Amino acid sequence: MRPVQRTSVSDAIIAQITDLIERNVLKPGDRLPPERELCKRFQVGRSSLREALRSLSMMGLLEGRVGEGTFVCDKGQYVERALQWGFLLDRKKLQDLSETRMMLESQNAYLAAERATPADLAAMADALAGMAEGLADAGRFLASDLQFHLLIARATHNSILYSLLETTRNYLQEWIKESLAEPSLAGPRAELSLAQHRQILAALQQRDAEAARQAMAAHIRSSSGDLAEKVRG
Amino acid sequence: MRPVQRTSVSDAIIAQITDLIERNVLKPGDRLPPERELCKRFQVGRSSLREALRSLSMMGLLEGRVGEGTFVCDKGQYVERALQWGFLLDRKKLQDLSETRMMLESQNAYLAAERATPADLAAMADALAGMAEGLADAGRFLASDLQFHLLIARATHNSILYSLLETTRNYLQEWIKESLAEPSLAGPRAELSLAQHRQILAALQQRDAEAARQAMAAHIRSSSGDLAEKVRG
DNA sequence: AATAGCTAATGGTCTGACCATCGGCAAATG
DNA sequence: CATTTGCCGATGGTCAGACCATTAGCTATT
Repeated sequence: MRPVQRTSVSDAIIAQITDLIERNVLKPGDRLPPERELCKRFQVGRSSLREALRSLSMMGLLEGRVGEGTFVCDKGQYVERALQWGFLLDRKKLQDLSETRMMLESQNAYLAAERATPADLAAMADALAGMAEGLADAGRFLASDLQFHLLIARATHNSILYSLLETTRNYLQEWIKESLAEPSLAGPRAELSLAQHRQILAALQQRDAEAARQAMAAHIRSSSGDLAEKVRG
Repeated sequence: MRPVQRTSVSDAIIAQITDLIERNVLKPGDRLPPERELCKRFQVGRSSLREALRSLSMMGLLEGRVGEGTFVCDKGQYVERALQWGFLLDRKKLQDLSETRMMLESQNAYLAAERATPADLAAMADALAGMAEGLADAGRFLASDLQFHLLIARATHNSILYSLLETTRNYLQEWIKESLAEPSLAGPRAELSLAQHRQILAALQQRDAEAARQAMAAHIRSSSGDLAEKVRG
């Protein structure tokens, strides 16, 4: 004797639709039949069908638009979302998070030095110019700063690494903002930060991966110093 | 003017419940109030509530048992469910994930060399012994292999890095398993892998962080070589 | 030709009902 | 007294029908 297979209706629907997407019968951008018709085809109630569709949307496979229909997502962001959920559960440790960010940023710089396209580098230069113009405007400075780092991650052309850094930064952003808000240090720190960013970009432009990594690591270390103090305080 | 915030009822419920779990108000194993009472508390219909609960179950955060109630899962089961979507990875994503894993593993080895306790190292030695004993048993060999890598991640004493590597490995495990199943290469590859693991452990024991990183990087490179071939084929 | 208004289709939500299953309790049984 | 049996309420799972908000596309007015 063995435990009998207990299958739920929603799970069966999820399995079928997932299978269709996997076999490319349903291609990204395709529109599914209306819910009420799917109910007839699957021979199920609308509740069960909707629970299945909702779960698939949550996985990033489908997307429902009111008045239009339900569509297959073009790029499956399921892995990224899953990793983000993993993050969510033990995000309490700011120190661990900061360390993870350090690792991601420096390694991304390394990879970006090898892979950045001219367009990537140009965008970074733009962000750097934005930082320079925003020396007096903390909000704009911070925005350009963030953009610069994300552009580096984008230049790795690795969607997972980009997503991870994005998530990490999002969690740390509040503390970074507070740390930059210190009026006494704002001016000198911003200029130091700007200089470090220029150094990073220079390394990227020269395709010197190791230099890029080390420049980024030095930047994070110096800029997260008082971040660490803030945490302890 | 900017697009107005269009929030769905289910999403709001999902946000509230995930928040409760994050803040540890709802602990793993806890039982939620019955659905019909949750409807009253949230002031929503049961359809919307159930769609939210279903999505949370899909994420692995909740588990519904007929006749008993809905319970908060512990984090382990979350990863298992995420694994179910593993086969949806496309080529590019697999490549990115593999690269991310490479980065996590080597950097974890670096940190572990600095932080591993004697107990950590002893556990790794045990896992290594398990690999040696399992040279003829692919299943056991793979299990010990995985355990060794997770022990290294554990030895960083950084829960986020551990969690990330755990998730990454789980996604890749199916492919790793296939890759190891090649009968013609299984024997020599396993022995090579074992030797590389010994090298890594030696570096860790000597607290040589840079050597540990490079040994790990070399190991991943050589062991994921045919993984890459499999992806292209 | 452009715009405003109308209509049908669609996803989103709510309600009430019924079913299958589980836990616990009480009665029947030895 | 200990064990088993049968029953009952609670609960998640499913279904059917209804209403609402939004959207696209058509139509008639300007």
